[in-house]
Amino acid sequence: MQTLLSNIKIKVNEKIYVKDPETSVLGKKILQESIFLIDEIGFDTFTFKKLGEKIGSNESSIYRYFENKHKLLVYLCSWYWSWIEYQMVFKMMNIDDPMERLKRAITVVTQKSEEDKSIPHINEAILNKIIIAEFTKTLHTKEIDDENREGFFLIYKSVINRIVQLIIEIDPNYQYPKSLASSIIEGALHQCFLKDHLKTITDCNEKISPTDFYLNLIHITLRK
Amino acid sequence: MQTLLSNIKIKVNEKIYVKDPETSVLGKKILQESIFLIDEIGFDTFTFKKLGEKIGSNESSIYRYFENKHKLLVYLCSWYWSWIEYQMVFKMMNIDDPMERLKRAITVVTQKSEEDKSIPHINEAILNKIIIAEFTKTLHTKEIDDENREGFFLIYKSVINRIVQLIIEIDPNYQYPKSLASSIIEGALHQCFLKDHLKTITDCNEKISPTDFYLNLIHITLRK
DNA sequence: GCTAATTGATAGTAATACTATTATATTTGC
DNA sequence: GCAAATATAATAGTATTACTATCAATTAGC
Repeated sequence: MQTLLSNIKIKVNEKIYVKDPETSVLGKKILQESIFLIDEIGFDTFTFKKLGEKIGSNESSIYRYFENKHKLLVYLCSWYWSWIEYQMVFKMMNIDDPMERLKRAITVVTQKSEEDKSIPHINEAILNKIIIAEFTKTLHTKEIDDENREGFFLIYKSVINRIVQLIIEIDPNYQYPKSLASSIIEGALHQCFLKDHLKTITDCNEKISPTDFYLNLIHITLRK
Repeated sequence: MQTLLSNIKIKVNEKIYVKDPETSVLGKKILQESIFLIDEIGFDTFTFKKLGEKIGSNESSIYRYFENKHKLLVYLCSWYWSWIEYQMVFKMMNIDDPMERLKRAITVVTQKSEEDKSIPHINEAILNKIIIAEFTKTLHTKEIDDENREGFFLIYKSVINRIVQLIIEIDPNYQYPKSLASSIIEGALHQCFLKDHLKTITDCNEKISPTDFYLNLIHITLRK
């Protein structure tokens, strides 16, 4: 992927971490290696002890950055959605036609991510795999309402709201813009998951992508 | 809900359990109380020890029915989808028009479940809440491919395939029947979740239901 | 070069996720 | 109605998880 801006730093809600991992070498190492380790062994069996061993660092040092592994996952997801939003904005820049803008936005959120070499400690392609496999777990907890109140999911909701605005602009009479937008984003991740694991209940494969399915869906749904 | 048949027993894949919980009093108690306890404290903090205390039984006795709590959840979900399939078949019976059949099928899978008094040890309304909150966790594990091969998700896939068949019958030229069907089922659960926890990114509320959204969506998508 | 902050090492606790063993009920088969 | 078979309960034990606390060693900032 080509670099868009060389010195951006993606900001994540301060309440998610104890100490900002972007401010130190160890912090960045935690981000970088946790992505590889979660992808490798899955979030359920991932522990700070295993991560500590992998980065040659102490378990207790990791606790100084994140309260627990759930918060670390929330951080990674929040970072991801922020990065997606940033790409959406760039891809839509200078495009006036709202349908074309929507198509570009949907393409960004439904497509496989490529690595952005300008951010060396985050492998976006693997992070994308983690989002497909694990993002849903950040929402499905008993703490969802508290965490939502704290603003943990603001960026995710902001990405959805950008799509909502485009849908409204294209068809102000369409009755379900929010549900359509949120179901596209969640559904795109789900179709990617099915493509890899439950192939019989999706049309997506090497030739047909979730992007194709959703571009077709919005075309049909919002045609006048 | 009215009783459809008085002596049905919903069959669940034998590989999911160690001993069939439907064959004993304790087994049924495990099913009954696990539904209440998972709803109450959430699947993540649910343990067999806590369940044992709740039913006045020993932790080790529960292990004789289920290898671990994940398998118990898979069992409950499998039971749920089987029950949904059974209701779908009944609601579509003697209806010939494929669009009307599809509407009824979608209504069954997207609607809140009511309690079926004929099955006393399963509270379907609460089980429905568990499915909304926890079903996704049965799929998102590192063991998904093995468990899929073992047939753990056959009933879920069968429910989706019934919808796929109806879509194909209505519009044989529609290119993405499987993706549409799987995204409706997953999406309906997701919209229910958003309605309760992330209200700003859904149109669903007390007046508008996920059923309304999805009936509208298939109407638009499959109109000729 | 001194001080403050960060990290590492070690230890410890309570809970989780089991397994194994043995004792005690309960059921069933005849 | 009794013995045998089966199911359940009680207890104990292990390895791992998910932390917290303390203190020593290292590094960074000025």
